Amino acid sequence: MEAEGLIAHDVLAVVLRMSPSSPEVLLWRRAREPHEGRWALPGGRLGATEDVEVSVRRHLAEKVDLAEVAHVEQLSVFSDPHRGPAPRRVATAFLGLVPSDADPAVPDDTAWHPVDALPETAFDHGEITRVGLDRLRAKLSYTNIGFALAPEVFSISELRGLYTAALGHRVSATNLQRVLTRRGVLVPTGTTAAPGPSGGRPAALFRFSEHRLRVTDPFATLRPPDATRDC
Amino acid sequence: MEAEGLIAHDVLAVVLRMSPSSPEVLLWRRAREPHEGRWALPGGRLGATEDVEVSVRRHLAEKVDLAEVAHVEQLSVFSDPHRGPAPRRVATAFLGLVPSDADPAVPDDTAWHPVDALPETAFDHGEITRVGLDRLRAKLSYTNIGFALAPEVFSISELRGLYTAALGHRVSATNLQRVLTRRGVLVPTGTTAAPGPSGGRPAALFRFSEHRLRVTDPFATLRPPDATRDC
DNA sequence: GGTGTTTTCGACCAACAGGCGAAAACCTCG
DNA sequence: CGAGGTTTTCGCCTGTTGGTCGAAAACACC
Repeated sequence: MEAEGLIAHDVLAVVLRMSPSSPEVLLWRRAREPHEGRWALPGGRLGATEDVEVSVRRHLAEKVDLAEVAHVEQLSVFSDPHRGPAPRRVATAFLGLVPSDADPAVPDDTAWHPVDALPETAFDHGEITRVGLDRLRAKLSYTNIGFALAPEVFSISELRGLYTAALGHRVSATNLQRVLTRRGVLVPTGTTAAPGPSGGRPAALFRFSEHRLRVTDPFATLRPPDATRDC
Repeated sequence: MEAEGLIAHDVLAVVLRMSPSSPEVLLWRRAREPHEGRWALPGGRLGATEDVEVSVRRHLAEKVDLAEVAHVEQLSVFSDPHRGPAPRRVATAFLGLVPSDADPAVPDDTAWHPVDALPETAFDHGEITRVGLDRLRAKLSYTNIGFALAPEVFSISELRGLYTAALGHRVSATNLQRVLTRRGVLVPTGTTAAPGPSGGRPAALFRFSEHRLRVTDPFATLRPPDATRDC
């Protein structure tokens, strides 16, 4: 039992990346008990002088180059007393996103796994991964979070592929471009990409106007009356 | 310093209720150091055999009748090492909502305070309250969370008052009714209320179709293609 | 029955998302 | 150099939603 109610606090990160066809999560293979050999999310103990946001970045840096992680946000607390073998652990989970063009070096024990075919995971890490993907899917529709999945510059087709992989259903390129440009999150660079090997019209290249999460509020109904589009 | 990284974990609850004109939060006056005399959110230590959801309900029950709290959801983790005097504390904050017609009995040290005129609060509880109100405001526009603010049955005018108080700006009764009924969250009871003392047409009474939180998804853009309105 | 008050409902308008097909811009091959 | 194939882009149409306004409905009081 925990002395005087003191509890070990962990931080965990669901780091997602869109492979051409499906989302992948970064997992590492545990070398020690408990759950030796199972795959686990990056993370570790909360340190005495750091908050959870700082802590998760510190632990993440051991598994992946932090510069490649374009966005990190808090997900939820997992505290079921039976979420793992004793001693009891409470974890604050985060969502991290890596752009599709980044292929950061990872340690030998670490690898990307498609989220729809997860191996046996340690603790409740499979469930936590699911929560992370759900959060990403929700935010794709009402925020500019796509910036964290896409390369610096990209064509609409590439972006459509990323959205399709993340959402798990077809996405119309026409509609995607229109929605994102109307919200002002997408800006044309003026340049075009070289056509593919089988020809075709060269694709115009775009970039995200902002690389920090912003809610593109038309999702907010029941707006204030006059409303000259405040944020 | 925490032995071996073990840390005290607290749960806190931002319990909100809409007074006729403005949102109020439930606070209690601390009788002991630290921060003796300041106003604090309900909460306390996470127990050894409970998860945070169970724990926050247990602590909440000491300050207010749990049957009156219509909705509870996790907000965020607050873990700044300097969020309060030593020893270090990490807190999982929750949002709780009490319907406007409920006036639960509270202990002598506990009272409702308008959130736009908070007294001096303990720790970072003022900031946490702000986060709770922001969450409520966001969810009012794309969920049925109003059920947790309203009485069992109510008129559109009453509901408009609640939304106005929560959002801090005028809300059109016409639009409110249309949006909520179209989403299927509002259903007419068939009954009408007695007119007020100064006359007027008697108001039709409504109830929420569901008393559990549900996302009323038209907020989700980039829907699946065929989409015969799944949930 | 008239006046005042409150609620309700219909109509209009603007913004937005989704879909379709034609046109544009490129390739390769004959 | 023109024809056919490929990919992207753009314009148009449609249905839905949110916001607003004003008229009509339903009541109390005088």
